[in-house]
Amino acid sequence: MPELPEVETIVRELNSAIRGRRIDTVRIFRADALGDMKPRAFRNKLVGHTIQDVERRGKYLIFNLLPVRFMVAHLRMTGKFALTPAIPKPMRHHRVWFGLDNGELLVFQDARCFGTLRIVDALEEAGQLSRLGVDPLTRRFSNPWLAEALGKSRASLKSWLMDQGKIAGLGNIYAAEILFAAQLAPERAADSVDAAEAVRLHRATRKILRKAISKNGTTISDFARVDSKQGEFQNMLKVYGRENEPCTSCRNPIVRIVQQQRSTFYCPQCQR
DNA sequence: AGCGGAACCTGTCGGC
DNA sequence: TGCCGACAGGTTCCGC
Repeated sequence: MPELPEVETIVRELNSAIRGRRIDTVRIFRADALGDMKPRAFRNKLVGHTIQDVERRGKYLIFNLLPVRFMVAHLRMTGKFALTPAIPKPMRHHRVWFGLDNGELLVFQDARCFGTLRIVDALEEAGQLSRLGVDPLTRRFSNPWLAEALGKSRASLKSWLMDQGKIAGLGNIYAAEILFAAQLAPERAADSVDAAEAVRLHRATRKILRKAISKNGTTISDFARVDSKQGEFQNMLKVYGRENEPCTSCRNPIVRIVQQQRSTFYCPQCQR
């Protein structure tokens, strides 16, 4: 489901809603997300801990707990966190209930069961995090860094942008929208991008992500915010999901191709 | 290095 | 209406 702007939206909403809440109960309805950890161990590691705050790294959510401990969550395609008043029975896709000390329930739900919840005592134990590249909203994501990093890879621009080990947080929707904004073709090799084009890509990345966050992300089929309101960025998509529709800039039809088994949408006229 | 393919599991939608 | 294949915003294997 979510890419960086959606995860950022969820993190912000969680912070305003559950910061300082203590986890009193944990109920597990389906344990797929827990990996090797047994449900009982998972529960015992959380109960009695207070949620200090929630942060984002790439597309991962990190719940910082006290006494010190971390729950590292990845929503994959369909994972969601929702906050509700206490309810008697789990809904269809509810996987884990976290009962909070104010009587509310933090619900982890996930139709496809791809999402993951890992508990570690130190973040270094969460190997996935150490493999993440630069977060595009931090100062490390600079023009010179981008130009140099692109020059070291012959991957297509689309794959390069989606490689979490390079830039952390972009997925299929935003990679497409960023390339359209930068007027670069998705099949272009990363190391074919010149200095001026790298500047365009850098600007476009920042611009699209900031805009999407300000719109609370993109709701297409199943992204839901914590409060179940929808994002608004889907109304601003220029190429994603718009095969055969006229390009907003040149009116020629948007084309869909497949790269790395994923759909890529772009305008062959505007993107070179 | 980087790509294609498959796998994880479920739901939805379009075509026949 | 029913069945079947394609597709879905992600990640991580494996093999070439």
